[in-house]
Amino acid sequence: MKFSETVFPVRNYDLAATLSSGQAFRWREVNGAWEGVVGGHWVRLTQKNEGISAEAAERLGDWNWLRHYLQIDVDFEAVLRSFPQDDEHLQKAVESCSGLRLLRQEPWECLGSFILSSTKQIVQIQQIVALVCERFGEPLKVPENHPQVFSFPTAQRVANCAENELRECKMGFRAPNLLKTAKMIASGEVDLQSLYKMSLDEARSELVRLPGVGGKIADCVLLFAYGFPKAFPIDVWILKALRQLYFPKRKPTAKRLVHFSQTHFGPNAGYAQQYLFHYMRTKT
DNA sequence: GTCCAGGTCTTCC
DNA sequence: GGAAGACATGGA
Repeated sequence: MKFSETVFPVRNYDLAATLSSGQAFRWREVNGAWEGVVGGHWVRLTQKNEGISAEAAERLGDWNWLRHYLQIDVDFEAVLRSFPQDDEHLQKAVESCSGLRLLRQEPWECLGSFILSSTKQIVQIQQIVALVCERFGEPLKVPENHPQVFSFPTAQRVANCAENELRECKMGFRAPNLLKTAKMIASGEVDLQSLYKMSLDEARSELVRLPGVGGKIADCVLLFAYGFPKAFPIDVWILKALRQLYFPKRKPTAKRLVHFSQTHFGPNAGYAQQYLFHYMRTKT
């Protein structure tokens, strides 16, 4: 048999919301299942009563890489309990989508994707990332009669591209940023592995050295790839949420909002951020 | 046609 | 320090 599958018995996990909530950009819904790429493997995930089922196109004995990516073993109830219980806005956001989770992505792919995200809608980011993978990624094993799927190209591969090749992937003015960043990663000028053992502030200051990476994109990578639970990306949606819900009268400065995000939401502020983001985008 | 999108960087006051 | 403008592209 050249096909493997497993089931992660997990409760309170909303696969669709999690995979389509703008953390990762390579998941596609196909006939009720979700197809994507994790750790160089093509994967198909399906929400079942007993949990999440996973299929791969290769023979695999170990699923820990996917278990880690999906954060199956996180104490999710503890995360929800850590939220400020008297915050009715946040509680409402949680109720509206209580199985929304955070993924744990590979840093370079997350970083590269979010460099491409600035002032783009999520659907367009997905299109750009898909083009980048098709043109510069490596072909992966897929099921028979399944369309070809490619890996997200390494920093080395992107660093070897010409800027106009990248622009052909519709990324516009983001092309030089992705290219320069890829070169800094490939040359070792910035070592993404080293960020795992840094503090949140140290890791952020390292990321913002990269062209096209400011505070918001750095926080996305710190939250979605490195798992810093207090990283709190403030984008246009979160800005709107914080202003409307928490500061309806005053017009707080950006600095004030950052301080609020770090003090009000507790040790898992990043999760709270994802709930508010999803809530603002999906409510009528 | 106009507005805006999971921003960042530069310029100018 | 904070407020504008530029930057490509395409969906709403």
